[in-house]
Amino acid sequence: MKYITTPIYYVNDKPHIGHAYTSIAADVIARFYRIFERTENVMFLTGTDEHGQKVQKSAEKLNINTQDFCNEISSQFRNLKDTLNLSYNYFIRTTDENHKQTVLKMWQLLEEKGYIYKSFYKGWYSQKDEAFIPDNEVNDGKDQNGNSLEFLKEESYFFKLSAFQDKLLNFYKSHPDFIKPSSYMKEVVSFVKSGLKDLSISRTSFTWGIPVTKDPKHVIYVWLDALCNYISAINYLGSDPSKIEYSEHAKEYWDESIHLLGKDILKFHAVYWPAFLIAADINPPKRLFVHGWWTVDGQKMSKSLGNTVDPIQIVNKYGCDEFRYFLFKESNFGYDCNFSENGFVDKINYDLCNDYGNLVHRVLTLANKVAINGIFKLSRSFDLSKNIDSEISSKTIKLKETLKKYINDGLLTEYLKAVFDIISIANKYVNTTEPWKLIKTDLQKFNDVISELIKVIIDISIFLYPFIPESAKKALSFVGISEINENVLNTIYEGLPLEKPTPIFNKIDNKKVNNG
RNA sequence: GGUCCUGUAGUUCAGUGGUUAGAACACUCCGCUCAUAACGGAGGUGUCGUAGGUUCAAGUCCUGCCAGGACCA
Repeated sequence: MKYITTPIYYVNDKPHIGHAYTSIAADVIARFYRIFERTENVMFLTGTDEHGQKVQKSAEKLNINTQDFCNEISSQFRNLKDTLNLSYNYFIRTTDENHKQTVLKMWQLLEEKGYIYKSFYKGWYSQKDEAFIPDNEVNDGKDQNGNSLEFLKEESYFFKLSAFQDKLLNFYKSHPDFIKPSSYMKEVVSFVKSGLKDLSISRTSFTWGIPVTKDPKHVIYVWLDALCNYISAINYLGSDPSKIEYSEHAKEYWDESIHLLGKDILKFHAVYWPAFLIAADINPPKRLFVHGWWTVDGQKMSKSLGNTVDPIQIVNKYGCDEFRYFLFKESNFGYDCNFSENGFVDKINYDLCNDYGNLVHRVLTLANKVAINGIFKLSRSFDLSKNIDSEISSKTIKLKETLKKYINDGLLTEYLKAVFDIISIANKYVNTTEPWKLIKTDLQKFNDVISELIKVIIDISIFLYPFIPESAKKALSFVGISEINENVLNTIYEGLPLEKPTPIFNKIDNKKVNNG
C-alpha cells in the first residue's frame, strides 16, 4: 500500500507553477509505485481547501454565492488533471459532506481526550489589515504605520499544543526520516524547542467554515479543517456520520502515507498536524517530502513583478511531458530553484530530443532494417542479466533498486540523473559497436547489439514513464508494448513487433522563446 | 528581532573531512554517418562570498562579517 498526497490548494489563489510542481512530484511518485504495486494499492489524493475568511470576502467582493465561488476555482484546480496529466484517484474538497463529518469527529476526539478548552483570543486588531497585530509592533494602540488599532477579545476554542512539545520532540527523534530533505527537520526541531503556545482553533468573526457542533457560532480553524482531509479522504474515522469507527483498510494506507508540500507550509504539517494526530491517538504520517520555491530568471516570482509562470501556458506552448521533465531535471528537488525559459528549452532539446529520443530512434531504425514481416527476432543477449560483463547491462540491471531507493527518499532529481546516465552509456555503446557496419559484416553480432539496446530502451522507458508518461508510452508502442508494469521489465521477449519510429519529441527552435 | 537556507567554472547546479574540486550547456579540435545536423572522443577555465579558527587533512566542521532569500513573531 502507498498513499501519496498533495496539500489541498486554497481557492483564494489560481493555479501557478508551485501547485504544478507539488502535484507533478506527487504524480511521479504515485506512477512509480503503480509500476510495482497493484493499481488499487496506490492512492493519490489532491483537492481544494475552501473555507475561511478570505474566501468568504472574495466571494462577497464579487457579489456571488460563496459556494459558487468555490466551485469555480476548485474546478480550475481539478482541470489541472488534464493539463498536467495527473493520475490522482480522488479529488477532495473541504466543502464535501464526508470531510465535514471527519473534521467534527476529529474535534470530538480532541475534546474527549481533554485537549480542547474555551477561552478568549486577545490582541490588537487592525481593521485595515483585517488581522491581529503582534504586541511588539503595537505602540500606544497604534501599529508601526501609525494606524489606530482596536483591542479585541474574541471567544475562542484552544488546542493544548503546549502539552505536545516533548511528545513531538520524541517523535522526531524516533523518526529521523520523517521529514525529507533532512535540513527541514532541523528547522522544525528548533521551532518546537523554542516553545509551543496553545493554538486558537475556532473563530467567531466569520461564518464560512465548519460550525462546532455544540457551539455553532464558532467555525473550526481552517488549518485544523484542512489537514483532516488526509484522513477523511480514506475514511479513517469511518463513513457513518453518527459514530467513529476505525477502518483497518484505511490504516493500511495511512501507515504508508507520504505528504508532499512546499516549505511555506512546513510548520502546519510537521508540528500542528502530528500534534493533532497524536492527541487523537492516531499515528502521524510516515513521510513529509518538502520542496523549495521557484524563482524566475533569478527573481522572486510575484504578481507585482508580473513574472509569474503560468504552468498552463507553458504546457500549451511546449508540451506536458516536456514541462514535467524540466521541473525535476532543472531543480534539485527539495530546494529552491530557478526557472528560465532558455534553460527549459535547452533541457528539452539536449536531454529529451538528442539523448533519449534520438537513442530510441536510431536503434529502432537499425532494428527495422532486419525485421522480418515487421517482427524483430531478439537474440539471446537481450537478457541483460546474462551480459553482466557489459557496462550497460550491469548498470541497467541495478537501476531498479537504485531508483526505488531514490523515490523512497524523495530524490527525484537523482532519479533522473541515474536514468540519463544509462542513456548516455547506451549512446556511447552504439558508437563503439557501430551496428551500421555490423549489419554488413556480422549479422549475429548486429542482432546481439541491437537486442541488448532494445532491452535497455524498454527498461529505461518504463523508468521514465512516471515523469514523461505519454512519451514513454510512445517509445514502448514502437516495440508493441502497451502495458506499464513490472512484468515488462521481467518478461523474456522472443520477438517484438516493430513500428517505424517517429520522433518522440520535437526540437524547440530557440527563436520561439522570445516570440511567444 | 528569532530561526533557517543559499553564496563553487561564462551559465544552471552537484559535491554532508581525505588522492591533481565535478556534471550539463556554451567554446575549440577530432572521429562517426544508423539517427530529429542527432551521437562519441579530446581540450581548460575556478582567490570553492570574505576574515579568522579547529584538524595530520576543510568547499565540506566552528566563529565573525558581507550579499541574497525564506519562515515566524
